[in-house]
Amino acid sequence: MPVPLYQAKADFFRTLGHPVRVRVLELLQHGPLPVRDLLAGIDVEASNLSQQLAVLRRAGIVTSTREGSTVVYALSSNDVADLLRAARRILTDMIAGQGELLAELREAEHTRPG
Amino acid sequence: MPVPLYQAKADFFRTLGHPVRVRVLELLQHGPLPVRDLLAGIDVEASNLSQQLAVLRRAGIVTSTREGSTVVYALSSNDVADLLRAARRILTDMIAGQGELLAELREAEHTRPG
DNA sequence: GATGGACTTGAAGAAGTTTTCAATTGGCTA
DNA sequence: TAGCCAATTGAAAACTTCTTCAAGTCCATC
Repeated sequence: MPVPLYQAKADFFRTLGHPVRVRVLELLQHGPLPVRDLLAGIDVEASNLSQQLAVLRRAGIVTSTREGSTVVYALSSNDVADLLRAARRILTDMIAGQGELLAELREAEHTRPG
Repeated sequence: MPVPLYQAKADFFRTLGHPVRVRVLELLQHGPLPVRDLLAGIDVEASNLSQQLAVLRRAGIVTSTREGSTVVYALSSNDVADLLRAARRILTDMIAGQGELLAELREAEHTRPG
């Protein structure tokens, strides 16, 4: 019996639910990078980054290969970029929606009932 | 100063990172539903479902409207369906990748080096 | 205005995640 | 092979989220 798909999805989303991990995936969208470069692009301690990379590796979302004395990370699936794009669209929508709500509220101040 | 986008994305993914919440979004993909119907489609206590619905509401991912004595939930953005589709693609890829890995391992048993 | 059904809330303990730091591994070069 | 740099690991403390249960609100109907 396989893990139900909604459970697998939940685990997957939970894995993405950390700012450092999202940042790593954004940086890897354009191609593989050594840890050194990830470290340069994210404001975090090396050991903390390693912990977060381990979470992504265990989930199978990224792969790592040693090249001499450095380690290079890459996305396991190119679809990760699609997912991040979809997330951006939703967040943009939601923020726009909040903007409208705010505008309505402001308007209500001028046209209050009573 | 806005919340950085990667932080907003992480919060958003964390919000999706629970099996009941994923199931709710899947059920709402085809249109709004009353709590009663969500409850019928998810194996969870009413009060637990309410807690999870509250998480989705606070995050702005769903909206609720009271209709008489029942409460109806709906997705705030239609893009949520795209996101779930992208997640399904990635998971399918990853499982297929694992299948290949497994096949390679099995093959290695027959052609072992030495 | 009392009763019942539908849903939500508050709060407390259990369970899980994150951060941090010291210790460790692997590879390169003197 | 000693020393160094890059990255990882293990473990404990701090923090967050999840589950559960009792109590609460809101509406409809009697």
